Amino acid sequence: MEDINQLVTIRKEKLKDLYDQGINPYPYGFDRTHQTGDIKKEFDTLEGQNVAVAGRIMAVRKMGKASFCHIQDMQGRIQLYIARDKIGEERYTLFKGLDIGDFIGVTGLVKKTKTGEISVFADSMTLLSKSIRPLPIAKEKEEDGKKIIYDQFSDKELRYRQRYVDLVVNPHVREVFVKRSRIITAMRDFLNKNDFLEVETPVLQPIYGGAAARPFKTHHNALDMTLYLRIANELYLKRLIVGGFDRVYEFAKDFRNEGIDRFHNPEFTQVELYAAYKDYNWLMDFVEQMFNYIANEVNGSPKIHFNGHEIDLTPPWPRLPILEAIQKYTGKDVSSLDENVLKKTAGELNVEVTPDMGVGKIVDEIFGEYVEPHLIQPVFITDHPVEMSPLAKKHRNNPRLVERFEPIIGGKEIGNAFSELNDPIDQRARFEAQMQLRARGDEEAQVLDEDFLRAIEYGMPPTAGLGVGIDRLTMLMTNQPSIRDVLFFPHMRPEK
RNA sequence: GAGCCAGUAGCUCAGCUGGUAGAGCAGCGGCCUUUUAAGCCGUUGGUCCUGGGUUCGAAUCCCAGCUGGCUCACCA
Repeated sequence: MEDINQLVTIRKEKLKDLYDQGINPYPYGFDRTHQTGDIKKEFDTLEGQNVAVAGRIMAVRKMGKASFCHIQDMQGRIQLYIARDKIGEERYTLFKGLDIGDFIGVTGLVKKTKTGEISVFADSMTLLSKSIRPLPIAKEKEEDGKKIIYDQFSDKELRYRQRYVDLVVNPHVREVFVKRSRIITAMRDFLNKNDFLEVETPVLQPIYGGAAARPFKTHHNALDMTLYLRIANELYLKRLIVGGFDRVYEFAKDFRNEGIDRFHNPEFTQVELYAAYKDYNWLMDFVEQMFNYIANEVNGSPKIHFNGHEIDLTPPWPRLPILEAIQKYTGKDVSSLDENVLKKTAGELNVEVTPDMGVGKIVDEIFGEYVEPHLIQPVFITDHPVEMSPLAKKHRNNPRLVERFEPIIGGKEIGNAFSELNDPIDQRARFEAQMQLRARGDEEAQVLDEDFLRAIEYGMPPTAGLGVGIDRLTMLMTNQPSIRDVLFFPHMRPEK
């Protein structure tokens, strides 16, 4: 690619000048003693002390014989005062040739400037890395306590494609991803404290299963066989329950070959966990506690702000069977689960129904249209029709339902759980029903997994299982409107 | 897949009902030892998304396309 960019050309010339002066613009390291945030936090003890800091130059105010600049590290920014008489003429000339985006290391005294800003007054300065491509640098001004940002790097496409730039110049973006990491850490802590074992299972699977979705297909050359990228890890984790690991979980990258929108990315992260000897009632208690724990760890409060709502995750959350929920929000009684009644009801509600849709699907449509958007505060929607849930155990009081729940927060389901089906005869029948759907053209119907059936034929204890979408949970906890805002590198079309 | 919106300098944008392309910031040169959107003086920089059409003349109007964003649909 020809570089028509004059700015890059100029910087490359600067690089050459540096080499000519015997300066290595890419040295091997720098011994820093403090990060920027620590200096600000511990200013009272550090004032007048010598420190060494390093970071990227983000703003600069140059004057004839002294300059100010801000450098940025992982914790934030700090101002440096660079005076010619302090660091020497040669170094000062070097500094004046530097650009926003360059990395430097500085040693010096911690002091406040006349205007009260904590700063490092440099007595030495080292160039740590020369940047040859200009950053789209934003400038900020505070006015009446409000931050006005100029020339913000805001083009969404560029932000997603060049996330490295986004992270450098948009500090709030970094916070989202720090929180994402904390959410996962908190969840892992909570699970470990509750005797769960973190495990890993195959991403490349000869038979995909555990969810209703189309897979990505690939090929293993040496074995000359088709493999699928997993759409879920459910069936493998349950094999481990069979094997005697009573509590397991995995943070899994799953892959689904489907559309992309603000709730869906082709690869996404899901935690699945399984607990032997427990049912879905126990698991609802557990989920409430876990979410409450995470919110407290990450945000310091069980209350979160999402999309203009304040949402309180404090347990207990209401539990509402899906059929009752539909009755409550539409006034229609669909508890008969009669297909004709359901189709008529859907018609009255202007919910589009196609001939191939069964009972479960129609219920799901009505629910999605009339109920789900209203469920802002956390609620467990329970006891779905059996047709939609081939891996869930039948409800102890009603064989047309399963013991399943979905935690719904902010008008969106962010998980799915059930009392796991461990009856091998029933499981085989459910798979066969799915295969019939598949034969009729439902590409998302689940595939019969003979090895999984063999496993549970050996016997699987009663088990409760849960999947939680980490991306959606992060959206919720960080108040982000799109999955692309909680993925470092969301899927994009090829560039150009 | 449908609707709406957008594409002009490295970034953020202006450019009306057609008259030969602008600002701020960044960059470059100069001045400047407490600045913080530092300031002052000077200055470089453009396939106006692409291709057609209308016109004496198109960034601007028309048509087609490309790319992207948002919304809806699809999608656990």
